Amino acid sequence: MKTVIFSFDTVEFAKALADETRQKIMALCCCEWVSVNDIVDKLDVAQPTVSHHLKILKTAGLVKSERRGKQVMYTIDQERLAQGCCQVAENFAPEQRVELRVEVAD
Amino acid sequence: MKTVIFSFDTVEFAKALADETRQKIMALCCCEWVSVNDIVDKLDVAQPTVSHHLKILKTAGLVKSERRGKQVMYTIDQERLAQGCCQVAENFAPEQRVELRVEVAD
DNA sequence: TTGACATATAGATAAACTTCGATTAGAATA
DNA sequence: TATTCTAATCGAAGTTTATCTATATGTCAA
Repeated sequence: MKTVIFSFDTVEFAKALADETRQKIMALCCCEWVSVNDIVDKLDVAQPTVSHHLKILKTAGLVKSERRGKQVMYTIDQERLAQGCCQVAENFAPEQRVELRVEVAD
Repeated sequence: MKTVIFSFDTVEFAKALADETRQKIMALCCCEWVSVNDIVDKLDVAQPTVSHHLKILKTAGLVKSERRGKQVMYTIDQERLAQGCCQVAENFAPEQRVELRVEVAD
């Protein structure tokens, strides 16, 4: 019997990652919450384009969002992203040992 | 000072992964060497399509190839694939600890 | 409730991508 | 060398994707 801890569509995962603008957006909302306008200000793309990319990232589970007043804040779902990376490695490089190390209480 | 052990274009990496047919091909040539025809026989796609995808995977460094007589054999470059996964995790989920464990002689 | 601000959606266009059939190129064999 | 087998390249068709402008939706403040 095999216990599956998380399930991941690795094609959708890779497609979400597979765009330069999206990776720039991800870099901006990594480790902090940023608004859509924050991203628009820092990248040379129109606001609807940013919203479009955020939707793709959200659907793929790579970012989380939260409304704060008028703004909607986004940040990377790092746990899920790390799981996706591990799953890809497990699927296609099982002889390598890519692992997600987790802190465990005593 | 920061020592970079390997460099990786994570956009090219993700793009190479971002197709269902390519992931099927990768699953087939994971842990073994397979010819182009082996892949064509197992998937429902034409031979030129398989060659096309193999070229993309090769360019991205995700597969290695080797001619054996009339055939060209392909297999996944697992080390490079694992490195790509780790790099993506490092870039976008630095607070998680995705690591490539390596065996070291005493 | 009206106006201003922030974000999402709709629709259009252009570029990129996947796929195929036809053909070419490379390698072994008769 | 001619033939056969295997894989790569070419060119076209259809689909998907990224991007924009215009517009709609949602939220707060006056």
